[in-house]
Amino acid sequence: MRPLSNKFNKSGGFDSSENFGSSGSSENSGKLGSSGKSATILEVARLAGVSPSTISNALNGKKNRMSGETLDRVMRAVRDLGYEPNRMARGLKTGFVSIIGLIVPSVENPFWGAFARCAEHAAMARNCQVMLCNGERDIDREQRYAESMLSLGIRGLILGSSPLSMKHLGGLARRGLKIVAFDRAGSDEDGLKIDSVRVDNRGGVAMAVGHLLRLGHKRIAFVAGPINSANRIDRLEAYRQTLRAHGITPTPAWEWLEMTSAGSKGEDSKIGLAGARHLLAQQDAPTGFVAINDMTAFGVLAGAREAGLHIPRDVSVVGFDDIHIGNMSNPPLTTIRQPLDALMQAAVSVLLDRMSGANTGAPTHVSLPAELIVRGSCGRAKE
Amino acid sequence: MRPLSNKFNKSGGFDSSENFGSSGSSENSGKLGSSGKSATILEVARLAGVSPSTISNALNGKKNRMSGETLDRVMRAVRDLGYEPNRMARGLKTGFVSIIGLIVPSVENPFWGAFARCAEHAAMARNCQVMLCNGERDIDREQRYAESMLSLGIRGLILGSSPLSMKHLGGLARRGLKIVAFDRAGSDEDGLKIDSVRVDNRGGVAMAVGHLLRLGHKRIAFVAGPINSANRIDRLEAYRQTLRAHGITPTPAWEWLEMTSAGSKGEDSKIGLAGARHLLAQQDAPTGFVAINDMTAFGVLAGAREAGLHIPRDVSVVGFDDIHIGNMSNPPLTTIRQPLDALMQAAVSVLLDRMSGANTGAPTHVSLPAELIVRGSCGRAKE
DNA sequence: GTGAAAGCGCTAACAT
DNA sequence: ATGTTAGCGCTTTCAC
Repeated sequence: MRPLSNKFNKSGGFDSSENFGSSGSSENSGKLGSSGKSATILEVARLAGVSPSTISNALNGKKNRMSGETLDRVMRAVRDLGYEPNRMARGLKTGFVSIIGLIVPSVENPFWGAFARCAEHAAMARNCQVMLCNGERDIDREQRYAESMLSLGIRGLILGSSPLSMKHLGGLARRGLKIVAFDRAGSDEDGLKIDSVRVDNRGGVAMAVGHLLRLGHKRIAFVAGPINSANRIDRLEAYRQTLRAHGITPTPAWEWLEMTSAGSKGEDSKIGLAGARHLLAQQDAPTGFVAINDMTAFGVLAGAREAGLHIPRDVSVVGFDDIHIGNMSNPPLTTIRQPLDALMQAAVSVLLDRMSGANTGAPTHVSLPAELIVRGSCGRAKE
Repeated sequence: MRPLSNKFNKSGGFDSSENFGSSGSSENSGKLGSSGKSATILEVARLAGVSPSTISNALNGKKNRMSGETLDRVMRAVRDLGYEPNRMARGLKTGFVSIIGLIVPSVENPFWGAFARCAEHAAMARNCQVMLCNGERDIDREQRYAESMLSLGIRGLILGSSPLSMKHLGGLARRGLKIVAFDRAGSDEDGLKIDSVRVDNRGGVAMAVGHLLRLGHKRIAFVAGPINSANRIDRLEAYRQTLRAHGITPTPAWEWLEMTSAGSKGEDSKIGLAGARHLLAQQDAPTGFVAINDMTAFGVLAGAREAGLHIPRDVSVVGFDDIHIGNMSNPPLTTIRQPLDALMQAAVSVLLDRMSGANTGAPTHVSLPAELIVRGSCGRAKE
């Protein structure tokens, strides 16, 4: 019994019956003086002189169940009325709607904007829409959003950046919500089986540190703010490990893992700024900086400038993500690129396979390689 | 007959029955071995030993219709089962869900990220969620999204940046979708009555140009890319007008209104870069630049740097929007601030009043003043 | 104060 | 090849 599978086509997408992303429905807006409400399937059926089920069949890819002549009449009636199926009604009947949910930590960070755009592209190719929510790294919000999605008929969720534990989502998962984390999967506590898709965070950070090392930097800092996701643990550990592998002993004095201010609402660039201020105020301050992401890196850049330092002459900074404006900053940001397009395609694909029942096996874990993008924010160490 | 009004409370928000944004439902995830599906109202009713209508009443603010003892039993059953009403079913019955739609031109631009966050805040205060969509300034996409929302039971839409004509949305409006444009309202063509909420674009640009003028700049450019929204028309005209008011004749040689490349998918910062390259290559190149928004301004900054010019010594740039990273850039960006919080609060408020039927009058047009934020990207003209 | 019943618009099983 | 019917889970009269 796989109640959903019949709505999915073989390529794992939604049936085009949901007709989103399909061709030009742009001329049929509200013809026939349809002043008040939308047309229903019954009205279409009456106009076409057939039964509602025939309309339904025609619209749901079962066109072969009727004569071409009937199909024509149906399609014309649909067009004439500007009929658009009521997705609540459909969802109520079928148990799901063709929407996948997205929860990101902050829509204000352009990385998550790009994340959403890529997810939307990938989803649209499968006739599926996306509902974007702003979790703000708050477990309660995440849970409420997920709950709300489920009750809207949404059966798949991509979690942008997950807290350490996912157990607050256990109940949702048990009630049928499929989740893929854009992150290392949790510890499978509670028997929670969650798929994951992510960039190779450790590899990425190793590249970043390696780059700085090669440029002769000996004192390399890590600027992150709170370590509240598996991602961040990976990055922090990779930073320490790479240092050690090169005979350098990491020290807390080089790590900025604090909130900017009280309250959890530290904006990333502010965290970078605070981190740079703190780290650069020390004796023997670091000369190389690895930031947890590009927005934080911008903050570090600003902090260094504020201290009268020149980048990249005095200090070097490498970011993580490769958001677009990294190109435009002064200096342009050297960073670690996440292959976002490929990542989101994988995430959507894994998710849809779960939802369709095509994949019922053990959790899938995709990890794609990062890439070092050398621009202008790093230079040779002076000493 | 105002079929929606009964779901709205007097303050114009949704009834808390939709219990979103309300208090801690964070411990009730999936108790009682609820392995497969969510509980239905019928199961709750059975457990409480009452009828479904009583459950419904209890959950929809009609608590006074039953004895305190009954209410207790009901609430306990709800909690024990972790019951969450199915919003599709509710929506199907009532005709709407407590979600407002947002269509923005680009989720990758942090301004629209902030826009979404503010909208979400304002909406959540009214027990209402937000569905965010990426219109990419494509009329077809916008229309499809709006269509899709309507069929999901969404009855209110905030349109981030609207194309010149809104007539592609006429059909939707006629079918009951309430729309507020974050922009000057269209020309009311087709009798389309659309509310609007916006910053005073003309005033804002006048401040920007005025600031440059006061610093002694005589040749002031306007960098925008395509003028495809009412917003942009206003800003362009205000630029020309302010120049004229100061005895300077605007010339096309100072205006960059092109796409970066073929295709409509010019990223804003790229447009700024291309604009700066073009404008700075001229004889008697402009020394002051007004950008259509902050992202474009970053591109201008980059272009000027590329030309070996120093900011603000050689050229001055002012942006529009006041996105957060404007603070962190090098130099920090002088810009025109949009009062986003207030704007979105107004937008949500106007929209909800429309949806509830509290406002059935002529279109409301809110315009809030802009503010000049002086930072480091402008300096005195040399000559 | 509480319950029974109808029905929102759709799909899918089961006739024909 | 097409129609009939029975719900999906909820809210809402209308009875009691």
